[in-house]
Amino acid sequence: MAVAKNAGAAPVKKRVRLSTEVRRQQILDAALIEFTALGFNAASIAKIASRAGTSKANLYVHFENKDAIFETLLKDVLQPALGAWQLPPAGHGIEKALDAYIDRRYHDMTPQMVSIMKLLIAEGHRVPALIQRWQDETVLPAHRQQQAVIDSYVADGVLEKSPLTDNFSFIMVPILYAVICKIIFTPEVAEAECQKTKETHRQLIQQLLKARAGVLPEKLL
Amino acid sequence: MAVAKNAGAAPVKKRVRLSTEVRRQQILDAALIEFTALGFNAASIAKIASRAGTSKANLYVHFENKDAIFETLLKDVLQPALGAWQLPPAGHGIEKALDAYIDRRYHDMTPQMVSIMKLLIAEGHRVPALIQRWQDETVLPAHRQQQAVIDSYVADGVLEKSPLTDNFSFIMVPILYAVICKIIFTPEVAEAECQKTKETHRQLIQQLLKARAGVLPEKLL
Amino acid sequence: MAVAKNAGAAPVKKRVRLSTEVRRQQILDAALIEFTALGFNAASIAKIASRAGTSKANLYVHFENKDAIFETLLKDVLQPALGAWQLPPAGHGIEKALDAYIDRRYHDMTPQMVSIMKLLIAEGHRVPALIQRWQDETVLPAHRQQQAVIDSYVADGVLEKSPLTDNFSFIMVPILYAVICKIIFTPEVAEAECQKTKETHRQLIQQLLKARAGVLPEKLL
Amino acid sequence: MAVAKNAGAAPVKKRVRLSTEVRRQQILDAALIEFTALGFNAASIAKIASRAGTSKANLYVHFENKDAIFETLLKDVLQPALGAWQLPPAGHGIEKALDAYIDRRYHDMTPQMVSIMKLLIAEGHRVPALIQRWQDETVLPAHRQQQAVIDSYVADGVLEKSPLTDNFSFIMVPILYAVICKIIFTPEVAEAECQKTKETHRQLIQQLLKARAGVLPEKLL
DNA sequence: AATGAATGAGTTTTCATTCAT
DNA sequence: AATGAATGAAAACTCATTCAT
Repeated sequence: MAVAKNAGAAPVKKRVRLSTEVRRQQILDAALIEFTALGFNAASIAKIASRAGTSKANLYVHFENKDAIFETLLKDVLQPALGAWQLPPAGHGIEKALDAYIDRRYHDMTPQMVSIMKLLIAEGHRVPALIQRWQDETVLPAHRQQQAVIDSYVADGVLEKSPLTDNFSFIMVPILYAVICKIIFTPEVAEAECQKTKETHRQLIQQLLKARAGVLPEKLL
Repeated sequence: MAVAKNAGAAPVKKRVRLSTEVRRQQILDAALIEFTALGFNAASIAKIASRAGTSKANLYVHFENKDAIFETLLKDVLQPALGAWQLPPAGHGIEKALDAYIDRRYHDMTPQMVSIMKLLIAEGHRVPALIQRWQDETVLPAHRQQQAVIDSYVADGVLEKSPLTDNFSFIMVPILYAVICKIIFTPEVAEAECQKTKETHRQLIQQLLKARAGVLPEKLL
Repeated sequence: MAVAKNAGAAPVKKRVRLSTEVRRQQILDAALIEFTALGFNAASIAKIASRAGTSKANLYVHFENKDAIFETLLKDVLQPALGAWQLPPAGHGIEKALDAYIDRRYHDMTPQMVSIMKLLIAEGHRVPALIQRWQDETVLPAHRQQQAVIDSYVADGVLEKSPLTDNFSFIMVPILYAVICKIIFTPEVAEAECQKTKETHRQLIQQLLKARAGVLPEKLL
Repeated sequence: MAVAKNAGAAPVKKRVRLSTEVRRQQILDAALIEFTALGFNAASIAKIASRAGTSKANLYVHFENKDAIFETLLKDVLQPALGAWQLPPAGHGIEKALDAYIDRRYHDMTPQMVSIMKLLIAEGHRVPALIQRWQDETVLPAHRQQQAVIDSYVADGVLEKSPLTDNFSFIMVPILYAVICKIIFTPEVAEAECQKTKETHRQLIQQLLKARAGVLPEKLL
């Protein structure tokens, strides 16, 4: 009657003890997947824990509660998100430089990035303080910094002044449209819409951003 | 603490009996508010019922289940949403016409419309069939129809061919950006961003859409 | 009305932590009582939980759902039920052996056994697979095994061939009648009916089962 | 916009007004089907109403509540059930008479009768008064009356005294077994068990009931 | 740090029953 | 008599969180 305790070879869950940082990161990785796939409410602590290879109770050793996991996660992810809005250096022919820039931006639009955007839109309201800080300390400064560069080019006569140079962050707008398409439309339509948008985006930028000297300095894009 | 048992005047909950259509609409109205404010999961049947001034059980008299309410709601709201993407007739001076068009579009961006967009993005995945139908029977046809009009103008030499006339639905893109700003940013920043976007949008359209005769026919916008 | 907030002595519900096996068994015990008393539908999870001295939610830690509890319960109870249909060894005088056998059978007809029979009849349809396995792997084999023994006795000339030796499981039939009486009739009538049935049963068996040698081998009953 | 009220040909539910008795019987017929198929709890008022071709609310015009329907139903059905226990007249050759009797009894074991037995066992406890009356005024009197007839035959020397003539209702016992088999076993096994039981039953009765004169009076079976 | 067991507070859903017409 | 609309009460079930070890 007595059941042999794990007789023979059985998959006994070993109690693994990891350093705080490692475990935290595992939890956050798991949480990112679950949250982006299902949203905050539908993502369950149980699923996150099992994906992280630990127990529900252990999540509470490392985080105050579900909201804290979400917040930490979004905080982490919103930091490098800045990069997505920054202009990296580019080549020398202006047309090529712009094309390369556009390519890079649309290439960065990975499924993961799309998921995070969705999460931000759908659940951002849960972490208003975080959003505000992100907005005030990341998004707006990045806009300003970029705008300052553009302004200096215009002042230096490198670029012609135009509505677009006056509000340079506007240049990102079509990319957001593409992201939203990926979120709401079927994959085929989304893909088609993205291609069309990218092409129009490219052509319009080429038309709107005219460098006086015909060449943009490396720093621009 | 002791509640008088209906002493004197009787505030007894009278049972209100309404026609199916009226009650259904009340429920849908309540549901729209709750769903847009909280999302599908966080919105509760109890809250929707009380907002609709009826009982939980009565919701189930009028709808199969929570999903059915959501679906009905989105279906209803996605029908006239077509209008938001259609170009209504406009005046005669091209600059004025375009300005009026832009004004109208940004004016239509009511809080309710913003909420619905959020719902669509955040919860659209719940009703894939609905989304597909909306996409195939509303969004894409509207795009096509609009594009056909523009194409005819270009063919007739009324408008100059340009990247924007080649992909005319691109003209809506900044509006989506403004909507997303309203969803994720703080009201002040969102408002500022909208103003900037609108102005840039206006100027760029003015610049990009050049009518040969300097006048757009009434039918265009 | 005002409840003293745990004044003086503290009857705070201590959280009792038991091993899975113990708790599972407690739940099954409670469930058996509730199910047999009320039937599947009328038995409530809340009642079972409180009878088991735990919370509703904890039932769901140990069982998938209500059906799983029911199925586990019936599975457990249908295993030893085999015994009820098997013939245990007996003494040497044939009359005495048969009397002892009858006594034992009617003595085994405990209220609990009656409840389980009722459950089986009333709710067996919920677990068709289980019933089928019980029938195929327990009831029919037991019949066959018993029949084989009887057949060998007949072949060996120990017992005279008769309709009863041809279909020996028929011998249990009056016991089932007694059980059903206990389920549907009032206790007094049921008891009287059982007595009458038992006596008739005894006499008829004595009359029908005649051993050639006047003695049944120990193994028969 | 105004929806034409049942434009063209539509299946408008006509409000049918029937005499109380007719409607009552329709409800009872529907209820019998639902109750026997599902049991008391699982049978729903809504289903009964729709099967009866009327509305839920109308059931409450004709019956106090669900229990009343059940009780009325069982009362009706328990009346003629008496017949099942009565011995109808038979032919003259004793073997043939007994065979005919057995045939009739097993033939009467219709699916409907089986369902009602199940209902009686599973839900009889809901109507103890009814069961008691049925037991005291139908079952027991029928037993007694039958027994009296048998006793007179024994006294008259028509039948030999035996355990079976002493407790003649015992003769029905195997039939109950067959019914229970039909309830709990799979159809094939149930059928096989019934056949075996019937045959053994027949042979044993033939063996046990010996008429002195070799002929049973018409009144016996 | 880790976890299996436990639970309170909630959720959606069902259903017998009642009300207003 | 009949019924569509309405509802209170309860059901099963879920889940973030906590306790005991």
